[in-house]
Amino acid sequence: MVSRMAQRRESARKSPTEEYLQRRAQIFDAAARVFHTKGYDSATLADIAQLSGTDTASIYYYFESKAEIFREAALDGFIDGVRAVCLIADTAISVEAKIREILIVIMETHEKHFPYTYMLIRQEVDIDRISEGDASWRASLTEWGGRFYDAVRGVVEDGIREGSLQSQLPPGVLAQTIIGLPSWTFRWFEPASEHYSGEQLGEAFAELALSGMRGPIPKRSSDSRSRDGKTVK
Amino acid sequence: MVSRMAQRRESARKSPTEEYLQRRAQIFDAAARVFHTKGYDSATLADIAQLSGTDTASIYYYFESKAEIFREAALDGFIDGVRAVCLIADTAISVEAKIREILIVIMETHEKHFPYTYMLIRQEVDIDRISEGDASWRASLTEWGGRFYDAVRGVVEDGIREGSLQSQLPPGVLAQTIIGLPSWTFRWFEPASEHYSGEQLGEAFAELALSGMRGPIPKRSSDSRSRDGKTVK
DNA sequence: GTCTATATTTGGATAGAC
DNA sequence: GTCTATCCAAATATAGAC
Repeated sequence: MVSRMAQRRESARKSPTEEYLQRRAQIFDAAARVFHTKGYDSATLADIAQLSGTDTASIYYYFESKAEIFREAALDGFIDGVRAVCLIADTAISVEAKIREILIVIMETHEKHFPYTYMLIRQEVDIDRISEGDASWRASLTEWGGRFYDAVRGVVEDGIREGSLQSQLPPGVLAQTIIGLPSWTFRWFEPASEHYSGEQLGEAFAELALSGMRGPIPKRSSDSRSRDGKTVK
Repeated sequence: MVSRMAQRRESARKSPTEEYLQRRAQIFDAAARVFHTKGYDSATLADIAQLSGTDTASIYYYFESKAEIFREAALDGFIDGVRAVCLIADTAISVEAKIREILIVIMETHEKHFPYTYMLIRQEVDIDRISEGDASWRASLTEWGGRFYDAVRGVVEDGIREGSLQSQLPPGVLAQTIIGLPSWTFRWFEPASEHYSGEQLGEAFAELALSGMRGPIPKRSSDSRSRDGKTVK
């Protein structure tokens, strides 16, 4: 019982060489791309191995399981984004400005950490299964997820309280809806598009959420089906 | 080679009894719920069997595979919703009214066909894999999906052309964003909630998308970080 | 029509040579 | 460090008794 893979993996991890870290990052990156496009379950180690130019067995020199690759890949970008959002929520600017900046920074995060943050969004529903025995990872994700939601919800509640925001939705649902705007981009966003940047998208989402997309030209039709009395402009 | 399952399945399907259809519907419903909560991949036939009070083998008397259950479950509600959306898009009402009615009818569809439409939304990215050999199913889904997207996009383009809608986003992206509003509810929506109905949510989404959530009270802070010249109100 | 027992397949994971 | 040859578990699917 000498040359066990787990042992070699551990010793390599303790004193990492330059090549080790580089190769590891390669696998990492390949995995994130596969997870993003195929989803965690249909992504196979064979896919990841192929994309990073190696074989499934060699992956185990760097990682102890498929789930561990995912877990390790998921956290960094996500935490980075949450930190930025919380920072904005705690700044002394107007609620509207906070909403705007938050949406922008979220989209910038998705762009900067592509496809890592999307990979996580796609799989968020399956966290329990993916966390396996790793309770501390699970806890950490829950904590950061909570901070994110609480920050957005807090801003929304402030706005409703002071009257700068208005909605028929309960605050929690409104917060979810705001979060949904950038989150849903995981279905179609591609970095380095010529049609939009992350920042532009965030800005446009903010404009939509704050002012809506109703144009300045008054409608000539009576719009009799409008179900409430409110009319902005 | 007499009593093959496939044969019995086929003959039962040809002349269905009342109990047959009823039992089939039960399995169907159980499957949809499991697919919605766990996702297609982690949903096992054992889960479905347990929830419908039978065993995995018996399921094969009614369905030929797990994928077939999904495929058959996915289409009805989705098509129902798309039809309703297209109908609204072709009505002679204002663009704004169309947006409003479309968002409402989408949420009503999710409510009415819960959890079938959500089950599909969650798995939409994996359609290729799930369709397996069933090209006609695949084609049908693509066609209805295309109709849905085209209808929404068409309304958006009309609005932009006539000036009743305004956005920094390209029309396709704006359409995606509108669609995202109700779609994202698959993460948290529960029918028969005391806080909201499907109709109310759709109405609120429309209000958000058209007028935004900015309240009537003018902000006292300067909001110096606003990145564009536009200021509504 | 239902169910127990079992076959089959897929893919994650390991052993051990090199 | 890498790779071939396996192992093994889980889950889909089938056989065949009842």
